[in-house]
Amino acid sequence: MSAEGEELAGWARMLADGTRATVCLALLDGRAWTATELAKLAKVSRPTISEHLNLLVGGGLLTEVRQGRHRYVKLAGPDTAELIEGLAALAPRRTEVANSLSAVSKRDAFARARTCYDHLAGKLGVALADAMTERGLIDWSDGIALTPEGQAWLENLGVKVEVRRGRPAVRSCLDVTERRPHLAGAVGAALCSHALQQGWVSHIPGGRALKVNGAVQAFGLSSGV
Amino acid sequence: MSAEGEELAGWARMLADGTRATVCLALLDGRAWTATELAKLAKVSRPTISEHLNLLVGGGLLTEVRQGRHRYVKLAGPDTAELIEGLAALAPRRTEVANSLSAVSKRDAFARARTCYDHLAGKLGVALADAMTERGLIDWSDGIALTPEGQAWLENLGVKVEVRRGRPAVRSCLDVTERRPHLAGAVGAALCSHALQQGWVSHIPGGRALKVNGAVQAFGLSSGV
DNA sequence: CGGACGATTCGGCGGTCGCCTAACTGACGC
DNA sequence: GCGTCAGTTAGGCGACCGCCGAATCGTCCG
Repeated sequence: MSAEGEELAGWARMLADGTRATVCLALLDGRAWTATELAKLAKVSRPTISEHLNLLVGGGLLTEVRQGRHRYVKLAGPDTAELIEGLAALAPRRTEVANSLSAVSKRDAFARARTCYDHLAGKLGVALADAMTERGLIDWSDGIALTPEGQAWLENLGVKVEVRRGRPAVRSCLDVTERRPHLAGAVGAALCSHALQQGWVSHIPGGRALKVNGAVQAFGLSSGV
Repeated sequence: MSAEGEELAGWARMLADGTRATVCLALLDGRAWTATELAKLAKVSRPTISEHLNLLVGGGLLTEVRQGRHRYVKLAGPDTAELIEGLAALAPRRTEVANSLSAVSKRDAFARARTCYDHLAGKLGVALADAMTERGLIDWSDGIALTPEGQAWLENLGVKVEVRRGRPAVRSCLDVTERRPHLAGAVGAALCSHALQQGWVSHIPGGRALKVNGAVQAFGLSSGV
């Protein structure tokens, strides 16, 4: 049992509990949650969630902001989000059975459009990536890359991409419901926040699902969704 | 505690033990190991390693081949290798103190050149990536991509890149010792196996370290290492 | 001030998990 | 056939871990 192994195991251990994993998946929406919200979501007591959050924050997977009597936690950054996505994508495909009307509509909304940490996913996200590919804005021939046309399109749209060291401009992310790639990375994040800002999509309370108001059409791309 | 959370936790749990993590890190060399070799490496008994391997194979992280009285295991594929790399790269930087002469030379060899699953890493890997960048063979402006010059260079060198669905041609991988990216993906793997085949580098028994015989010069790139 | 509320600390219970030794199975080779 | 060697099964021990209820701390607000 090597020192490196012990370190790796330490990181994995943070996600190796059902409650903590549930918390991290919820946090994939990119927002900050309070401890009580997470306790309710994960169906455990407040003391229990408190300990889990201590562990996750202490381990560097989450960061926290204390405001008055509230404790807000969120994922530490894009890299940790990608890690969780990566692990979740590897997991065997779940074949969940929706057993009520509300569950069905909830699942459908989730499949139609949602956020994936800080970018767009679901049918919407995949359709957007497809439309961009068709228009020659992104190029998949060697990995994935933004073309000069893509850069011009972004500028024209008024989307400001926040370039941060160590984060690729474009990255493909396997869509959990569609099983096909959608657009992540700095450009994916910029497009998502732009769409939210412009009101093209909006959060449906209580989850990662999004309400769609035009969306792909609003981006000036012809493909329907 | 959601069903998705339980699934994610299940995967993480496989790496959440020091012994299993050590095994997976060793398997990052891309080769197949026997159970007894791994038991010795991880400093546990054979029955113990046997159970761990059952768990890892059953979970789909490893695959096994039975030959006579031997059980060979290796990582299931590039995606699982990338996952482990990703987690390991996130781990806090270790500041290991080498406390013997042999440990020092071992560490130095490891830092100089080694394999990272199926591609080249260490000073050599980073230098190769740098040289390729300088020569315009790969382009980093948007993520990472192989340029037309790069494709021509590979053909000229006689390197056959095995294209497999779902695996990017080029991928950057953060070097653990250098803290700078080196080249992974299908091209990275092809270059590594080519170099081994041509005898430009060779395995030093007992680890992932490589003996260098020319290397970057052999690739026809001017930059020294 | 005093009640309400979010969050934390403490103590303890119960289940899981990693490890070992001892004994067994099955393949190899003289 | 008979040691030898790789790997497995069985049983049991001890540590760790996730969980909770009860009590406490600190902030907010009427």
